[in-house]
Amino acid sequence: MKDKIILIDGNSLIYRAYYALPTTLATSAGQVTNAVYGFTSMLIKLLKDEEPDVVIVAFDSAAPTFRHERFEEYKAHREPAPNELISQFPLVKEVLQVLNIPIFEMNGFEADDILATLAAKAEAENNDVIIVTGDKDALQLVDKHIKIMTTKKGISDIVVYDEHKVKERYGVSPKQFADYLGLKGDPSDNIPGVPGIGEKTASKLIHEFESIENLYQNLDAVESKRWREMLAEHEAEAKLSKKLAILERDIPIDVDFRECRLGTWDEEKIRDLFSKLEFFSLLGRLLSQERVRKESKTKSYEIAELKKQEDLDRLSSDIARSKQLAIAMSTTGERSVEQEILAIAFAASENKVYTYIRSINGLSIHEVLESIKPYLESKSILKISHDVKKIFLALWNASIKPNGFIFDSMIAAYLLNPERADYPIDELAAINLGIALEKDVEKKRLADEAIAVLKIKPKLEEQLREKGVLKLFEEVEMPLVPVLAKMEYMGVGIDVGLLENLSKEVDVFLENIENEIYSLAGEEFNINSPQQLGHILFDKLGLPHVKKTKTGYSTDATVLQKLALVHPIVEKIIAYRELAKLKSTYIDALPKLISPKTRRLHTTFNQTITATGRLSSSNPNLQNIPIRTELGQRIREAFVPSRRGDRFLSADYSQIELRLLAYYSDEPILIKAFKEDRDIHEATAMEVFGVQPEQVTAQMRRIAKIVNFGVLYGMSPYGLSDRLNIPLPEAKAFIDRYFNSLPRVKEFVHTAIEKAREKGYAETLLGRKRYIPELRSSNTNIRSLGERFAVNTPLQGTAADIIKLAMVRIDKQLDEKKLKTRMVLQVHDELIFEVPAEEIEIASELVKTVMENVYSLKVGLKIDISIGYNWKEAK
DNA sequence: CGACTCACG
DNA sequence: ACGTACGTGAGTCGT
Repeated sequence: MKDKIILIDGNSLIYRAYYALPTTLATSAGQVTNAVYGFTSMLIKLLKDEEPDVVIVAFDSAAPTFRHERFEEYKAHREPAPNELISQFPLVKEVLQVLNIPIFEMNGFEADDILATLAAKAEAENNDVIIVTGDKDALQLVDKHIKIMTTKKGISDIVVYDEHKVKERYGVSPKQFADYLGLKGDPSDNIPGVPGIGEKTASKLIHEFESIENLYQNLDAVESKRWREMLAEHEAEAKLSKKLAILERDIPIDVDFRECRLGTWDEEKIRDLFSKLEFFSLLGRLLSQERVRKESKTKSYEIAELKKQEDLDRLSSDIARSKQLAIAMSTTGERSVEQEILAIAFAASENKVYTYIRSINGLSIHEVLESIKPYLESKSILKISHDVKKIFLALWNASIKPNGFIFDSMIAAYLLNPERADYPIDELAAINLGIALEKDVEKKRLADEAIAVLKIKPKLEEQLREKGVLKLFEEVEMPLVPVLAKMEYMGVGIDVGLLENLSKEVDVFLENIENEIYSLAGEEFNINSPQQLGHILFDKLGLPHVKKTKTGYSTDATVLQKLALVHPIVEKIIAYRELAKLKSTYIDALPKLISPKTRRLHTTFNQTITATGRLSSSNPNLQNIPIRTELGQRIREAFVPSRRGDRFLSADYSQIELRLLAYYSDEPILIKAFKEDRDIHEATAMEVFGVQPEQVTAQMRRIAKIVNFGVLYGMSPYGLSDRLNIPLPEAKAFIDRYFNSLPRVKEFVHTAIEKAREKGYAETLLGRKRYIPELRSSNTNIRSLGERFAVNTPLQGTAADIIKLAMVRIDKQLDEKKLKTRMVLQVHDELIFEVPAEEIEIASELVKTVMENVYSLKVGLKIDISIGYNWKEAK
């Protein structure tokens, strides 16, 4: 029987992957995994796309090969592989082992020769062969039933060579390929070839003369005198090179391809290994393959469609009995307020799921929800889901007031490793349960998801407990979910008319500046294009270049600032940039995002994005509304409470991260300054410059401020010299001076790094963890990056913990006191409320008290509150 | 889709 | 020799 056989050159692929992918790909424990990742990813793709019957991977042997014996220069100039690559070979072999893919290695032979021999045998037995390698020498093996798959660049750009393709690309047949290499040489293997003869000439000569031997017998027939001489002079090299290039097709290997066929997989082992490597998405991809699905047992639960009242009754009694309910939902709608349920699945137990799809089932969604409303609203029925906030929003839209949602698997996964880009339930299910979720059929997909979250809860809970983040999960993150949902749902008011007028006003300014810029430049160009702008400034006007980017000249704000005095066009460009940015990003963009339903702006607060524990905001991002410039202020005027007469109340933590620095470092100077409620940057300046308060100049304070913030970010001399625009040695000296004045801060920086290195993660006051594999990198830059994470994360992360806790408590109190005040925005250290006039006093007091007392620090927490009719005034 | 730039804390 | 301040999201350009 004819099999499809894939033969892989392990060494070649691992090298490719290692150099194509960043070495920052590593496990939390610091093991670099980029090559294993790339290799495994490619392997999974092959299994899926090619559906082979047999896969075999060959590796080079550690011992010298016959090629070394014949030619001592062979591969002589090759750099030794870095340790970070070497350490990945055993891991790749582990991956192959758990997938039951045979590995071939032979003393004295290279992977290439093993592949050549296996390919020859396989073809002789009438099988189809694909050889996967990055090395070109393998092209000599191409035959009717043997193809070569190779990567062009990186690992994703793939070419498959058959006989025709080899001819087309190299101008010679596969059988002539060794001859071709013999002439051309192969620098990567240090095969000399004939000097002066490159790709083009080699191809031409072999095409004409068929082989190296024939070429030398008819050397006189070679047209070019130069080539004739070169060939004559290097005959020995050419012939040796050919020999080196020829792959051995009959090395002594015993193989029975039938015994090598892909077998069943031990999912448990695969899961363990992929967990160890932290290949979450790869595991998902692997387990969702058709091959696995075919072999896996049929679903172990029953699906019941909700079609009649009796079905609903049965569901109700199941919920009442089990007291728990997992929910999976698919929704439609752009914004939070517009979420509508398309389909829903309920699982009260692991062996039965009830599904409802709006467009199919007989009942209306309203009937379904009405029927189980009591359970959705009951605090004693424990609800479990993935992305609970979305469910809250959808249920509110359906007039249900959900309660008792105690477990969100998305948030649990985030707390277990906040560095990941996303937390798809498919991957969580693959990794924790070894289940592949259905992808295509919606009913089955949602049913699978409901079962998965139900089953996954105890597993994730256990991991949260082990890592010491269960309390944070239960007392901060989960209670925060409905608070955020409420803020999104409430939205914030926008005065559209004001923005429209502003837009026209800015247009006039922009047009004037544009024309001034064109006339100063002597031509029209796209000012928004950094490339074109760079051309004008540096090529045409000949301004000095300060900084470059990967692709050309940098034209960013710091560069323009430095050039402002050199040429009058620069200040115009600075002004243009500000206006154009604010207009396109805010003035014109915000009105478009207003919900037609509520006429308000509804952001999305993302709870699982940042590595430090902060929230993020998107669609629109309301955490980066301008404030610094005049025009920015005018944009803030357009943010207004939606109810006439209400005010905006803004409450922000004063210098929270520096207070946390004082707390963590226990530095008496900082603590004293904060306790006395002094200007912290001025106090720092006094200390560092050794002067009295009245002697602190604006300049000194400015510098102290930059350095204070520098510490929060894990300051380096380079960064500081850049920021302060002073030479490196001065920056170094200044840091020393700073640390001498505030020795405990120096100690804090040191301990923070040391602790993170020992534990493998940085930690906040409430126990939030961020893994920092960068600390174990052999690359200094990456390691330094890790050190800055280690310093910054406890500060930024603890500030995030604190304000989140405050939000939960404020929301609770507003609710208990039945106040109409509504929390609408959070901007990292600031909370914004819409407050009815009659509640101003009580709300201010409540907010301030909760925020200040939410966590007890030696230095205390200070809140600034201000109130106004719009966001600009409330500041 | 990546690079660049820039808005915020 | 090298060269980054920490954390985000969005608009624009150009391949």
